[in-house]
Amino acid sequence: MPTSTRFAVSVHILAALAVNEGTPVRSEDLARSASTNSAVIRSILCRLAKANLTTSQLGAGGGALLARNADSITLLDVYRIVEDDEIFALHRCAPDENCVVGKNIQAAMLPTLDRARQALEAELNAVTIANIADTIAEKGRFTIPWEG
Amino acid sequence: MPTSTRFAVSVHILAALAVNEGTPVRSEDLARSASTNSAVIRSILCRLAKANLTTSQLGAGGGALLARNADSITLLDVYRIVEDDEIFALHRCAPDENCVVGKNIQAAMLPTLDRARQALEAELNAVTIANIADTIAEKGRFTIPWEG
DNA sequence: ATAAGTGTATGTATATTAATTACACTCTTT
DNA sequence: AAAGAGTGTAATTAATATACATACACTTAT
Repeated sequence: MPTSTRFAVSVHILAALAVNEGTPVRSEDLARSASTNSAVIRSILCRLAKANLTTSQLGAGGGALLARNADSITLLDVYRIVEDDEIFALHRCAPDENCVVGKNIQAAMLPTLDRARQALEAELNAVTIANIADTIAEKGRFTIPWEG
Repeated sequence: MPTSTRFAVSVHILAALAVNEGTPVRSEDLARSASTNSAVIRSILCRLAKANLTTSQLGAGGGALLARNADSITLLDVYRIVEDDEIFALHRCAPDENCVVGKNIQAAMLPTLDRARQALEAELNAVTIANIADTIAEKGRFTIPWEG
């Protein structure tokens, strides 16, 4: 099963807020940039706000803002906030306790699955929204406008 | 979104075949052990067989068998065979090319996502079906029958 | 006071998984 | 040779999650 696109969209949102340092960005503009619907953006912003990564200014001229420094937000923070499920799913129903394999398979796998998850998380933890925003700015710097 | 249970069930199947060294195991018995349906087991066995991890003996007394040494099969092999999707999903629709963020966000994220995936895969690659089968046997050895 | 924009709810389409049933084909056993 | 066992595969169904879309009340700036 695929993982949701929420993680990618969330990083997109936060990077956009970092790039627009200080000025509020409307959910509609974020939606256009991420090729999705403003309700989807607002739903994600809701989660990010509850986790104190963003705030929103209501009313005219309002929009979303970073609530923290971009270099204090790691991709792991984002991943944990918006991704609901474990990376590895186990059996839907508990295996047969009366079978040696069924009784012990999950405990036998767990240490490996944990190490794998931790290794993945360590990489996500090493990169911040500021890093992503910088990379975007750097790449943008070399875009030649008249070629697209 | 959750990943499928196919991976866990596949490891379960292969570990069971390793434990039952040499004697064919019916899909129905595997299904009971894994608390699922025999058609689900056969569907997974079909994939494993196509990848030359297992073979099947038709007819009476038949069942599934390992086609390779259990210590030559890593969890990463299994993961790649039965898990269809990438760990990280990107935007469902391509982001807006006319926006600096939209144009560069995916390229900016990719190196990190790649490193994270590789770190996860390295851990899965370090453990074999033989390791899992050994752990199961070890745990089973200390099961006290009259207490469960 | 008005318009802008968020926060939230609701309904819908789509996709994937897994459960279930069914059946033809192959092989072993007798 | 016949019968039964078991696989390989397809089709159907139910459950679940995502993302899209629309709508509306509430809050804030102008």
